[in-house]
Amino acid sequence: MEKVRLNTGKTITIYDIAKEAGVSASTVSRVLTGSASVRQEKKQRIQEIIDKYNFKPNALAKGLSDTATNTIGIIVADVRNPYYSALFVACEMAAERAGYNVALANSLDVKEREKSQLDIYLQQKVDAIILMGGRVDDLITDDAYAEKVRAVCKTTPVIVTGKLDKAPVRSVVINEAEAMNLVMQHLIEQGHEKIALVGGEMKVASTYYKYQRYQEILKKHGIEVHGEYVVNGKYDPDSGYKATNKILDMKDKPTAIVAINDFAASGALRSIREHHLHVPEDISVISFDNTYITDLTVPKLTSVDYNYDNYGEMLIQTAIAASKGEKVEDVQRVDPSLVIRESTAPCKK
Amino acid sequence: MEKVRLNTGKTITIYDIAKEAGVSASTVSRVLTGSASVRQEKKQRIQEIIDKYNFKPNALAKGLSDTATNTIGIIVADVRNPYYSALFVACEMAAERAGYNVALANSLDVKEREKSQLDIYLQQKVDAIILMGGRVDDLITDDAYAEKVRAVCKTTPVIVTGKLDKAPVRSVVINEAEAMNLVMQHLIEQGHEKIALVGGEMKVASTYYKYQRYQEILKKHGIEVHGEYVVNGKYDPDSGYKATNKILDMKDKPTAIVAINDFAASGALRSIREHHLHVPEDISVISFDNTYITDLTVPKLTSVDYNYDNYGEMLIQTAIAASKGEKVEDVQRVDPSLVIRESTAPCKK
DNA sequence: TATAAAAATGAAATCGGTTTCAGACAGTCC
DNA sequence: GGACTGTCTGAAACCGATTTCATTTTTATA
Repeated sequence: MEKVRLNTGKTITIYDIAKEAGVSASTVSRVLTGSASVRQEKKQRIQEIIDKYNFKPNALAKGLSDTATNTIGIIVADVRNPYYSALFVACEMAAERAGYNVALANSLDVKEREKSQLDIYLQQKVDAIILMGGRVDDLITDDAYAEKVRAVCKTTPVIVTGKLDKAPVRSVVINEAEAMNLVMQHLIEQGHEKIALVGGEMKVASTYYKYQRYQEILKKHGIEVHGEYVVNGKYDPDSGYKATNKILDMKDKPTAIVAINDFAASGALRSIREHHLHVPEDISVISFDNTYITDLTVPKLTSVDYNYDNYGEMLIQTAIAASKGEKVEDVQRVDPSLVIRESTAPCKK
Repeated sequence: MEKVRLNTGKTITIYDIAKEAGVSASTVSRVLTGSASVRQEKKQRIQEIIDKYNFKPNALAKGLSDTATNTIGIIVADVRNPYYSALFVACEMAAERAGYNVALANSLDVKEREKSQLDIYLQQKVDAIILMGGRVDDLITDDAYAEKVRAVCKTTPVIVTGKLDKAPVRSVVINEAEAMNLVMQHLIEQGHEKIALVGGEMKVASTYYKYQRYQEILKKHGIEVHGEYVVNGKYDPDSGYKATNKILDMKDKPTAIVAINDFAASGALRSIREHHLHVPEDISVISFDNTYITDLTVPKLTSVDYNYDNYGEMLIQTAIAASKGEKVEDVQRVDPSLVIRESTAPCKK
């Protein structure tokens, strides 16, 4: 005898559908998943009842028996940062196209929070986890943290943005060197040689790689690397402001400023304005991320775009492939492009 | 005889813990939930094994048997908008304090997307849904849509930001009238009488209520309402820019501009600058939302703050209470406050 | 010490799906 | 007409927890 379920609650289940259609739950399930063939006539009758009630199978029950939730967990440092929100939305769209859901959590750059979020995703049985920014760099410096991530990887694939040779995870990274190439090429073509670098911390991989390339390119063009032109800091407007203040107080001022991101660039613009200089006439400003901030500033910022749609698509596809146990490249690269707006111009001699 | 589960997969379950501790799964569950008493000695032994494996119970199974997932689903129009991201993060923090998780989805202002996301949350058995912005206004104009939301409400409580008398849901709203009070009082105190309103659509409730108050206050102060000073539009920089262009091309220019949000205000600043006027010397600019954009512009924007932490807390607490079937006020209000920065100054006579 | 009350525990049912397994039925072939 | 194949279908097991219910063990009371 088939198990009899009592229809206590009002939420309708596969058993209710089965009962009304006069078939077993198995058959309804077959119609839902399309996993096996069901007589055309029955199939249609069942489908009608499903539609009539707008029945949607309980995702918890499905996940429990499937061991696949069709959900990808994403952890970002802070979704209030437009870089992350742009990337998250791109991932959400890509996931939707692939029939997946995404979940979002902010680590706020707090390691403990990130660890506990990893545990939560494990409990929720997400199919894969994408770790954006956040404490990625600690993967090589913090053994306990790396151990944690390694443990997570045993059961759930983890994809990281930002490359780290020794990290125990797969990654999709921006080609930072190429990003800096674009910036420097644009400036040098316009005759700039005195080029300053504003904001960013060397311990952050993406910043470090940019800095490396900056030096290489200057050398390649026979331009002396002026140590004082590199002023590190954080990634917010105030950092960009202070760093630029320092630079503009120098006697031999640069003719162009490369900011680590659009936030820092906005601070640079403020500083420049307070020094009664004009952008781009007196000094060019260029930055990375191409967030909507580039559109808010006066003048509008020239910035490096990471092609978020494409980036999100790669992240999600990689995550899905990994969750299915398919072979996935350890490191994949996304190529940036330059969006020229109003903040850069030829160098006045 | 107790059911014997075979330990095929490597993910460890409550049965594995039970086996190793030499007790039944029921007892382990009691330790996990603390729902019933377990002999101290056993309790400790079980806890040690749980810790040893860092065992975390499967959230899907738990949710299936509990019928409570401790998750609140949030739908925003677009998390790339700093207003929503600020509110989302505030909700996430509030949820964390209450021992809940949050889920996030973007409707991108597409009704179909919002509907299907509601279905997904229903499938995932979230305990409550918070609907932010998006298509809230359609609740009174679009019957099919209202019907959909009403259907959702039958099984899962829905909390909405933005008040609508006829909406079939509970809401936590900003006191828009008070927000406009703060703005107008600040301007009028500084001697402004020619006050323009830039951006926003009247069909959006939050804008409509602001506009109503704007008129009331002007009348109360015996200031003539100058119809041309109200230029509606969208909520982005370009809209603010165009609207302000229109206003500054008038012969009798206003001395203050109230922008519908910080985005629109940034566009207003650009327009003013291109008209070779100065903020705040020639014209004051003030806006709503107090997002980080206020810190990026030159000069920094005076803006109305909605106290996101408090707002998020109220939303989450309301959602939790509703999910437990507790009685909840139909409409709750959040009071705003004014943050004065550099963009407003006394009116020059 | 006998007895009633309280505490601790395990077996089994349950949540809502999917999937395996075996049987029923229909059609094909010789 | 009997054996064989292939298509459909339902019962039952399973996913991994919680919880009820009945039973056993302890503790408290007389």
